[in-house]
Amino acid sequence: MKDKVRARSVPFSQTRSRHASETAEDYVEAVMELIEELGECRVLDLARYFNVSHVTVSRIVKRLHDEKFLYTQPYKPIVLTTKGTKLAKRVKERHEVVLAFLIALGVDKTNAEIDSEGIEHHVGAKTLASMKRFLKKLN
Amino acid sequence: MKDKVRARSVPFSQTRSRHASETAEDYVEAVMELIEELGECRVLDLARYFNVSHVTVSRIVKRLHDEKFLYTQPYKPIVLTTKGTKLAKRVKERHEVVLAFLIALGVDKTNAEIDSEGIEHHVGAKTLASMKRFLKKLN
DNA sequence: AAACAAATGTAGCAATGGCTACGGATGATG
DNA sequence: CATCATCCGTAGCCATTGCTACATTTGTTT
Repeated sequence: MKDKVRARSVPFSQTRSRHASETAEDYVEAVMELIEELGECRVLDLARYFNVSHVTVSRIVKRLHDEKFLYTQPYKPIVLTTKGTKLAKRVKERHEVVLAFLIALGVDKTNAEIDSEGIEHHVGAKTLASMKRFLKKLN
Repeated sequence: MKDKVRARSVPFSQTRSRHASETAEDYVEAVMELIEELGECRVLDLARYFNVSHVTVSRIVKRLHDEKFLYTQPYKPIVLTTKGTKLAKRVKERHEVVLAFLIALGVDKTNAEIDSEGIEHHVGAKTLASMKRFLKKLN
């Protein structure tokens, strides 16, 4: 009895940093979308978007500024850096693929939207390619 | 300019509690698996399984004990409660469906295992049903 | 029984992401 | 230009999940 059991494929060691990355992805995507829809992106726009307080947004924006995903000055609108824009585009495209995939799979729009927002962060390159192949075959 | 933008389908308000639920799901599933494979489940078994320190495990186990997912006594093995067993079975079944689904979709086993572990927590009932339908159609 | 190794617990720190309360900055309006 | 509402920053709290370092318990091995 009591053999070793091998560890999971995805080590949980980096749970915290994984969550931080997901936050970065969500925020740059939101900033891009809000700039498109409103012309600019403010702390309060993000707070409304995510249903959190402006304080939470402001702290996260500060971190993403330090990590050079976006650029902010006090009381000024938020803009994406080149790095942030690249990430946002990648995230947005992946999000659209996942959403379209779930709908093509037969999930109703409401549930597809809900689930895709959670799922998208965990879809690797290979899985994304398979989803695209699936979508292409339908046309 | 500056119309309100509607909030996301999934409010991010409950990010913390969502993460806590995912932890519960991961832990009860691991406890069940470790008991099956080793005969019992210890703090250190979970630490090895998740690649975290025993301290992290011990604190989380304490919380899950408080929430009645499992039962522990100091220096004793961990066992699942009825509530914990029910959750573990549901999680395990969902995990197996998601993994089989990704493989059926054409994702290689390695990547399917990695992605399914992240995706599973965000697969709702409707999406899970669609995945099952997809798998059934292949046979 | 003593001694030692392994398992577990406790103390205390950091990062992240929630919050309220409060105060300062900005911009619109009288 | 003064006022006021809105926006945003800071202070400071909590919970979760990482960690190291150290203490204690348990069980094995002389």
